[in-house]
Amino acid sequence: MTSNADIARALQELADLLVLAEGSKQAFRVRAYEKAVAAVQGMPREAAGLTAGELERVPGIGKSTAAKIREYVDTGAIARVTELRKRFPPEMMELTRIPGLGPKTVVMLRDRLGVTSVEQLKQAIADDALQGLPGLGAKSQQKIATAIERLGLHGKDRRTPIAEAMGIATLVVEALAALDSVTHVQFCGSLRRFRETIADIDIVAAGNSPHDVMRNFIDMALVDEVIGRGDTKTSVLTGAGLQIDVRVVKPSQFGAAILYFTGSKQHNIELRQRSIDRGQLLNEYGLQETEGGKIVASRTEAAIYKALDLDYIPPELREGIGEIEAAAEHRLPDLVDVGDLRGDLHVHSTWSGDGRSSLDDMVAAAAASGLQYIAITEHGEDLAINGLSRDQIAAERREFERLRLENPDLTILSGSELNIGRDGTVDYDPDFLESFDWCVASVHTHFDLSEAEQTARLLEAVENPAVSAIGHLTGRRIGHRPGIELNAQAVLEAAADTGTALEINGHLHRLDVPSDLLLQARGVAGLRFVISTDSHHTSEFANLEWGVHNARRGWVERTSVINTLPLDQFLDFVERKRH
DNA sequence: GCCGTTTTCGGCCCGACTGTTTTCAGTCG
Repeated sequence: MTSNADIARALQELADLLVLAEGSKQAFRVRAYEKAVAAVQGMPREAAGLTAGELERVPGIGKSTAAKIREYVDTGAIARVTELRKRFPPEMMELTRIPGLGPKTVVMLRDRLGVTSVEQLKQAIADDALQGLPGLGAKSQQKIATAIERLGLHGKDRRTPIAEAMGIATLVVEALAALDSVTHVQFCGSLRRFRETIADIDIVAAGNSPHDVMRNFIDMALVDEVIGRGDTKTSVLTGAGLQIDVRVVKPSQFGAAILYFTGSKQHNIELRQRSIDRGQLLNEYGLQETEGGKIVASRTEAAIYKALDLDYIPPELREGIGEIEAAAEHRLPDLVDVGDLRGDLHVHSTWSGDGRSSLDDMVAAAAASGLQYIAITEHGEDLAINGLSRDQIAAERREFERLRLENPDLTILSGSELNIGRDGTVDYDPDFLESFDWCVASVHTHFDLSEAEQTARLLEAVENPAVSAIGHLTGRRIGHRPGIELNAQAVLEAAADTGTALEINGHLHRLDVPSDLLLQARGVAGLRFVISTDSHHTSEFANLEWGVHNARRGWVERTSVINTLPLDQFLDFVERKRH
């Protein structure tokens, strides 16, 4: 089955090609398709399963796009895309990845110089052929030459995994927050929306001394090169080529600034359209009356949403996939919050081969973090080196007895992270499995099987009464390894039918179930989730927060997360599946 | 291409910056 992500990619390619055909990113057709991309990404079911008529009823998808989606699902291609690829072959599309080079210039270079690839453009620059073309002088030629050299370092398509970006952003935010002249600091952009990869880091600071902020920023050790420096905005590159933009605004404008810089672009467009319809103007300085220019709101995001008669929209929802309409009608999801979580059901210690903190330390850290219950889930015996034998489990359980006495406020459950074998079977035997309070089963091997084989082994695991949850469903490592191929819809439905929870793994390298699949899962009634840290070290209990952000991005509601439940109700959930 | 209790036609988000320009085009976020 063609996934929503596949369809979104196909429509995005059409939009990208149309940028060249239309000569602008702002062209109405381009924007219409980009809106359709967001609409498909936000659908609570598989678009491939809908008729053209049903697709047309989705806001943002009309007759033409609906037909193209059906064409793509039925034939695997869109004729219009095939035709545009001939006009604008992949080598020519590469040119649009050069920062500073837009569609108008790319087409002009082809028409005037016959340049249709990066290599040909390099040659044209070497021949000094760009100067004198309409709108291009010596400086432009030099800028393009420099941009080509950097291509791949911080080109438009380069994206950094969230784990790396979050660490760097946090460093900068903490450094700026420590300055006397700064009243507020917030990282914005896709990082604040919690996308799994980030193009660049946007940081907004409020204060009355932009100069002071910028000087301290560019003095930071992580800054490798300053690529732009103005009164209110400074851009730098780190040694790894990641771009960081810092902007300074007045404290009274902070809300409008972070709203604007958090985006997404689609969300901003819709917010501004709503403002216009209501006789107001929204920009990065505030919301104001069109007539007279009176500022209506600017200090906080909450005040701006309120002034637009919208419920507050959390950053994770701001993707232009129906959240504004929902906010206007007071039907935003009741999102899970980190404070709602009472337990962590995926924890390792050094009893597992890859654990890095002792069992005593892990238990102490869990107790200190205020959790009411945890499951210690060492690897099952089938995982070479890292897994535990029956004897080891018996020995560790004796340690649990001691730790329970030492930590009366924390319930320690005996769990396991089972391995889903190639055929879907798991470790140990059914009788021994019964002795665990909780088992999460995960794929750790055979990542290259076909979609049919992966789906079959996962369905087998879901049906197993001893399996209370499926761990990190796709097995992806963000930026390093793609997830397994699988028919996600079939697994989601089976999980809902059997009362098997899906883990939302909060490790920043995983964030698995991915949020796009969570959006799709909204259409599966009765599905339950468990947000887990997969901690191997005491520091990783903080992953709970990341898991929550990822869940919120997928519109996951409080009531569908079983580790928000009191212990007895949580254990009821486990028991219901077993019997 | 999409959409509509102001519209089935005529609209469609906003501002900064840069380099090329004497009033603006292109690009970016």
